[in-house]
Amino acid sequence: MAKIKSSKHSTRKDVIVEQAASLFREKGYTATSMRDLAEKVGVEAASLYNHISSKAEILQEICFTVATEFMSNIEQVELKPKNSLEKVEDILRFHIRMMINKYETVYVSDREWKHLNEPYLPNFQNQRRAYRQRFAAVIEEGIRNGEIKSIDAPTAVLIVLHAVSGIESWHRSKRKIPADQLEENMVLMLVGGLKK
Amino acid sequence: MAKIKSSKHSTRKDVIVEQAASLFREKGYTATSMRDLAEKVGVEAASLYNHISSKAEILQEICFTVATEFMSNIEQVELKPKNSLEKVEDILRFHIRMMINKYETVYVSDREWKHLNEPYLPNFQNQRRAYRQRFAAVIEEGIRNGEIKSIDAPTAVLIVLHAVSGIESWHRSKRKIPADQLEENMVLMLVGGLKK
DNA sequence: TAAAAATACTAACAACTGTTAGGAAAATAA
DNA sequence: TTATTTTCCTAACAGTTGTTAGTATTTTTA
Repeated sequence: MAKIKSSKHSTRKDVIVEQAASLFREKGYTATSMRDLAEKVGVEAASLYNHISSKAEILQEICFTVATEFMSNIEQVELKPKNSLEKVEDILRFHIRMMINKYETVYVSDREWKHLNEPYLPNFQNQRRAYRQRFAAVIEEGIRNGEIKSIDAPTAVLIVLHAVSGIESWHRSKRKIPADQLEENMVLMLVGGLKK
Repeated sequence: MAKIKSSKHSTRKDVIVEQAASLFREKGYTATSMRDLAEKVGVEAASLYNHISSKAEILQEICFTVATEFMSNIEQVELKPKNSLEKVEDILRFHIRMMINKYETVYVSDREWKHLNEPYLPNFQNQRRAYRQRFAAVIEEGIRNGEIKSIDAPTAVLIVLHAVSGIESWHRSKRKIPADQLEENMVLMLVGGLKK
């Protein structure tokens, strides 16, 4: 009967995780029931368990996929032959584009990770902390270089990361400015706020 | 028997709402059960209903108290004989201090309002939108004055508001810089990012 | 101290939660 | 086509949810 659609490049599991991300973003992880998800996917709740092992697993999938993507990006940026402020801008732009293009997953990873179970929760928190420290290190380098104004680097990281998450409001707003303008405005204000 | 503590200036209801805010902040509204709350308050779940009418009412209380506080602040700031950038700074500092001192309530209002019921949800959204528009108007005035760089005002508002919500990470972090330094750093970066 | 009001308790409800068992139907492989 | 594997279904489970009813106990008022 009603069968989950799947193409060559997205397994049934992928479809479930994607729809789950959409619901988790909209209602939150806890407020989303497996029956909600099943309905969205077009299937009975029990059928989901042929493709995933638990609700928790879906959240893990979302959070760690996103975390890995950000981590591998910052590693690449660190290696570039650019000065620090340019690196900061590159990282920032990556965040903005991720938040624009992979809105649901990135947002869920950011807001719902608290509901991860052991041992995934501490694991995720470690990755998160490590990422922020690397980001802060780039900023500190820029301060030493004299490119970036003297500022508490962890605070600057916190500002940038949270500011970007505001793109959620942009997505939900009726009259949106174009995505590329959003990006330029954010870079203008945030990089501008760091520049000496 | 075990009775809810209450002083002259905080009713039993206030105590419940305050503890609820703490739990909602920690675990989220949906993931917090009335039995969790009862335990924290030191009472059986049913007893809570002598003071509140529903779980939903607690969230309403939190969200609208905070919203009103911000709204009345911006009204005062608008009347001050200051230039636009100074007004922006005043509003920003108020947000920062609220987020530092009334952490739990402000954070919950910001993150959990989606779980408000009709007719409170649309009501809250309207207040929120109105607030942001007033904030944006101050920025636009500053752009016309030539005090603030040419930027999309709604985007700037979005950046500022979300950046401030990052103070949650500051609260949870082990080695915090002092609150006043946090404030100065945030102002330095965000107002700096707006200044022409 | 007695009466009234406020606050607590226990017990229970219906609805909903994530998940499993077992079997039917559909898709794929032989 | 037939055999096998994949996917779906219905039914049910044990636990949790917010909330109410009815009653006992404590606090406040008179």
